[in-house]
Amino acid sequence: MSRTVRRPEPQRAYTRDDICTAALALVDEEGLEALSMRRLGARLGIEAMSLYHHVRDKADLLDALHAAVLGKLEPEGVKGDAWRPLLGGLARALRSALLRHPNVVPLFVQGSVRAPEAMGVLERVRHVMSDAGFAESDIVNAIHVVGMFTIGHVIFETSNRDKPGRDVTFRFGLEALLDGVARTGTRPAKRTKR
Amino acid sequence: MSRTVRRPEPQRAYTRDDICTAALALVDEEGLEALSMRRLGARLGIEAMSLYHHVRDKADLLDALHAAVLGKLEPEGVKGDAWRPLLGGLARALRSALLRHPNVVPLFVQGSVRAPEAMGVLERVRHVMSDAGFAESDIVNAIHVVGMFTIGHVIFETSNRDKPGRDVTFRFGLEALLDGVARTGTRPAKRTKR
DNA sequence: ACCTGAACACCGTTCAAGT
DNA sequence: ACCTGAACACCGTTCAAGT
Repeated sequence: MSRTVRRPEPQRAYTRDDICTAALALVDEEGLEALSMRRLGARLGIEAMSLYHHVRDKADLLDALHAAVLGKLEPEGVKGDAWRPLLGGLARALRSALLRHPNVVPLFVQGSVRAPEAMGVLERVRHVMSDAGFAESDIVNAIHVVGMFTIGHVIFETSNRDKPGRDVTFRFGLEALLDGVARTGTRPAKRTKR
Repeated sequence: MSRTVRRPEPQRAYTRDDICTAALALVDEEGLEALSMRRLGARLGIEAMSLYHHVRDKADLLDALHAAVLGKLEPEGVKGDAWRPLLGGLARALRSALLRHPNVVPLFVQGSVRAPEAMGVLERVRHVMSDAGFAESDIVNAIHVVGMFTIGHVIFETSNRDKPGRDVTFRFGLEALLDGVARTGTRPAKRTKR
């Protein structure tokens, strides 16, 4: 109701990052369907068409948003380089990031996870699991399945907001999946100590 | 390119089911974003505003679509009343239904699964698992997690359409989850033979 | 009861024009 | 280089009017 009115301040050049940050804030506050070029422009004190100088499309803007949420994703509570806490920690970090911006989550439904920001951690997981003796295809499967489950779970826990404390369900499902992953990696480890 | 032109045929009263079927066909053919009241009306040889007589909102239309996909969901390959093939079969049936209408899947992201059409089977699962000695909360968790995973998986396999044959990943994840579910049901069964 | 047409308040995007 | 304004082709939805 008390929609804060922002003064125009048409000052000087915005960066792509600026408009991405503003877009994320807009979506956080008012939801994904509130994000229109016109409203985003208004929030920045700029005309909607000016945005097209920093962003090719609306799709491009959504991609940037996607990356902004996934960016700097760091596994939670990881010590050492055992694959299980690493993959589990990554899933928990992903869940935290998504829960911090629940309105953006639907974006993860359509597009693939091609944000380069998240590729770094994934590479590390791949490496560690490979060292632990997992087959390449099993590694891809594991990352796939854990990621899907995490996104799916966040979607569910944020849409059914009547039932809080979905942490148990998440841990439960995640551990079940990790057990399944562990069962595929029965071959002896390469040379690592554990 | 060869967009088939439909003749108007403004004949007589459409039912809610008619427009729901037409909407589903439209989405199947041209995607979710092609579904507008105006285009749906045109496809039926009717004015857009006439639709509001059978449907309260666009949201209402989407709900009907949701239910149409979920409707008559029957567990796949189920014999007997053991909980595991039942829950697994339900997940596979859900996946099949979603894969039959991949363009509708994003709808499952937002709204909760409150389509009464699907409640029947869920009730049966609940009953069987209860008989098998599962705690009520574990049953809710299990259904929750399996449903989430299935939807998440379909989302993933339909968006990354470069990689076919995601059946393995699905079976893998599903079995892992069912293993996890089984581990929670350690209390003795009530009176059933298995 | 059902359908229509005009109208309102929005969209994304193009394009020629301004500085 | 960056921003603007008008314009185009769309939206969902309301409402008074037709039969």
